[in-house]
Amino acid sequence: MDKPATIRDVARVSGVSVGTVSRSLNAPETVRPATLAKVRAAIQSLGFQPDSRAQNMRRRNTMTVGFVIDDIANPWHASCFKAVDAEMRQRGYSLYLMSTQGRASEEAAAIDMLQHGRADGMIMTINNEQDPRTIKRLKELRIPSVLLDRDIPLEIDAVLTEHATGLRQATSYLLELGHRRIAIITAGSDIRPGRERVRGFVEAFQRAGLPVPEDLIRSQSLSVDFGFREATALLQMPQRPTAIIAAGNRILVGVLRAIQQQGVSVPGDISLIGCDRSDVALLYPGPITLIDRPVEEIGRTAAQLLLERLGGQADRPAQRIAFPTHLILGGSCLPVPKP
Amino acid sequence: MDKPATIRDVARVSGVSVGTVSRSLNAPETVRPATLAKVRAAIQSLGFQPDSRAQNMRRRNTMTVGFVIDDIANPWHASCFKAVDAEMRQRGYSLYLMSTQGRASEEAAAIDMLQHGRADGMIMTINNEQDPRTIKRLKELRIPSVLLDRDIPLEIDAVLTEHATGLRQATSYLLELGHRRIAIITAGSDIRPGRERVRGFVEAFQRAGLPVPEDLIRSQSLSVDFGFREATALLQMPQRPTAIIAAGNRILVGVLRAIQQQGVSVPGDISLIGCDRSDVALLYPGPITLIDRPVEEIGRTAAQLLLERLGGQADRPAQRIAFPTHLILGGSCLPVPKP
DNA sequence: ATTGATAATAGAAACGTTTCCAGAATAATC
DNA sequence: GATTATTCTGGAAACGTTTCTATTATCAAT
Repeated sequence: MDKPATIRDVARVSGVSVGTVSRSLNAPETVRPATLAKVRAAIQSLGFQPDSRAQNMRRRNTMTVGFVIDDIANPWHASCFKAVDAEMRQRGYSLYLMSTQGRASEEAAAIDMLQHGRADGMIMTINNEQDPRTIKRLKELRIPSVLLDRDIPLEIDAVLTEHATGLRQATSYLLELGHRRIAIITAGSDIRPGRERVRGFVEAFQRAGLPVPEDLIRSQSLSVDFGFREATALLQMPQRPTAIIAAGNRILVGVLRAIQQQGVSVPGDISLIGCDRSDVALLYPGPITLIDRPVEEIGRTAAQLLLERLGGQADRPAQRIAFPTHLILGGSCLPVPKP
Repeated sequence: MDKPATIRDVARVSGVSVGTVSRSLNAPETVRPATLAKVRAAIQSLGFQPDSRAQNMRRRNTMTVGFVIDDIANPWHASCFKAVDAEMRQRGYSLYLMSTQGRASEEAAAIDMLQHGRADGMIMTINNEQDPRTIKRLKELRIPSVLLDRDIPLEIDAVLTEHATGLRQATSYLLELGHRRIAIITAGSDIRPGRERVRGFVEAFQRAGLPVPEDLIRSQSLSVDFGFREATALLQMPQRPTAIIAAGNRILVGVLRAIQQQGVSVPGDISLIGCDRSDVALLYPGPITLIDRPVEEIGRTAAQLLLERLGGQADRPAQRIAFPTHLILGGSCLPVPKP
C-alpha cells in the first residue's frame, strides 16, 4: 500500500517502458521532450526516487568511501575527515566513518567489510604498519585506497607528512635557544610518524655536533596516556629536561595534563613544543609553539588521489605525496638562562 | 578473470545448488554437516565473500545508519558518534557520517539520500527546528530516526538533555557566590538547547527573587565565532559582567579566545562556567567549572532506540528520553569580593 | 508517397543474493 | 523392507535498477 514507488510504477503511470524511465533519469538528452515531460510528471506525482540499493547492485558501485582511523575524537582526524568529505561529497560520494579504537581486529574487520561491496574505495590511517592481518588485506586489496601518513612497501597511494624535517626544525630551534636536555615523546617505530620524528630529532643534534640525549627519547605510542605517563616521568627526573617536544597532538594533551598535575609552569619552568593546531594548542594559557601541517590540503589530496582512481585511472602507478610542516611560534618556549 | 567469486561459483565448485550455499551461510544449522563441509571448503578455496550490494538489494536493508550533525570537529559530537558507533557496530551496523556544516541544504540533501535505500535509519542533530525543508522531510520520514537534543512536534524518538535544570543549577551556584551581573551566551531559540538554557538561567534569578539581567543574555548561535564575538563585547562593557556562562562547548572555545585576547584572567577578573567535558575545558590553566552531560549514555541510548525500531518494533509510540546534567566544579569561579 | 537514415522506444536480460516451494534423500517406525 | 515422517536440497522467482538489442516511430530528401 504505502510501499515506495518503483521505476515500474513510473513506467505504468506514464505509459512508457521501464527502460525509457531509466534513460529519462540518467540520460535525459536521449529521450524525446514530450516523453520526458510525461515521465517527469509521473515521477513527481508518485514521489519516486530511485532505490540506491538496486542502483548499487546493477552499477556495481556504491558511491561510498570508507574513512578508517583509530579515533574520531582526535581533532586532527576530524578536520581531515571534513576535508575529505567536502571533496568527495562534491563528486557524489558519501563516507563511512570507521573508528577502530586502535584495535587491529577492528581494523581488519573494517577493511574486509568495505572491500566486499560496501564501498568503492578507502582512505585510512592504519595502526601498525607491521600487523600481519592488516598487511595481508592490503596486499590483496580489491578497491582503490589511500594511506594517510603511513608507509607500507606496497603499491598503494599515500599522502604523507615530512615529519623528519618538522622535528629537525623544532629541535634546532630549541637548541638555538640554548636547550640541550630536550625530550621527545612520540609514536613507536612501528609507524612512519614515529620513525621519522625520531630521525629528525636525532639529526638536529648531529648537525649541531651535539650528543643525542638518548635517555630523553620516548617513542612508543601516540596516545594521551602515553604522553601523560612519559611527561610525568620526565618531569620527575633528577635532572629534568628543559624542553619537551610532544610530537603528536594527543600526546600533547597528555603532556599538558602532567604539567598541570605537577604544577609546572610553561614556559617558565619548561619549554614545550606541540603538534598540529587544535583548540587546546591554540588556547593553552598562551598559544603553544607548534609543528603544524596543512590538514585541509592533506585531506583534499587524499580525496583527489582516490577520485582519480575511481574515475577510471585505476592502474596508474602508486603515488606518494608528502607535505611539509611549519613551525608556528607561540609563547611556550624560552631561552635557557645562562648559568 | 580476476573477478570476485560469486555464490554461483561456490555452488559449482562444491557441487550443490546456490540455495544451499546461501543457507550454508545464513542458516548453517539447516544444512547437513557433510554438505556444509563441502561448501565451506569451496568458499575457502575461492576466497568467496558475499557481495553486500546484492544482499542489500535482496534483503531490502543496508545494515547502515546515518549520523547527521553539523560538525564532527565538535568534540562532543565526536564522542557521541563513538558511543553510537560502538553500540551499532556490535549489532552489525556501520555508520555514514554526514557533517552538514550547518547548511540547511546539505541537511536536506543528507536526509533525502539516506531515506532512499542508503540507510536503514538515522540519528541526527538538525540545525534549526523550524527550517521548512527539514521539517517537510521529517514529516514523511521513511526510515526510523532518532533526534539528538532537538525537539520537534512529530512522532520521532528523541534523546534530550535537561539543559534548563543544568543552567538553573549553574546560575544559582554563581548567585550564591554573590554574582549578579552574570552573562549567558548560548544558542538561539530556534533550537531546544537555546530555549531551555535561557529558561533555566532566567528561572534561577526568579527563584532567588532577583532581577533578570536581560542585557547579558546572548542567545543566537552555538558557534565559536558567536562565543568570541559576544564575549568580546561583554568584556568591553562599561559595567562588565562578573561571570560568564558559556552554554555550548564551541561557545566556550570562542569565549576563551576572547578572554585570552583581552588579557583577562580567570577566575581573578571574571568567573566562567562552560559546557561539556573537552580537552580545553579540562586543561585550561585549571579545569573549568562545567555543566556536563553523560555523552556515552546519550549516544548509547540513541542507538538503542534506533535498534529497537530496526529490530521489528517499528511502530511503538515515539519516546523522548532526557538525561540530567551535572555541575562539575573546577577552578574557574570565585566569590564576588564584598565591596 | 516512398525510401533511407536517424532518433526514440520497448522489452528482456543481467547484476548476486535470498527465499519459497516442491521434490528427493534420509531417518524413524512398525 | 515397506511406509510414513522428517530433514535437506535443487531450482526458480524475486528484489529494482541499468543496459543492450531489436524494433518502431520520426524526419528529410527524393
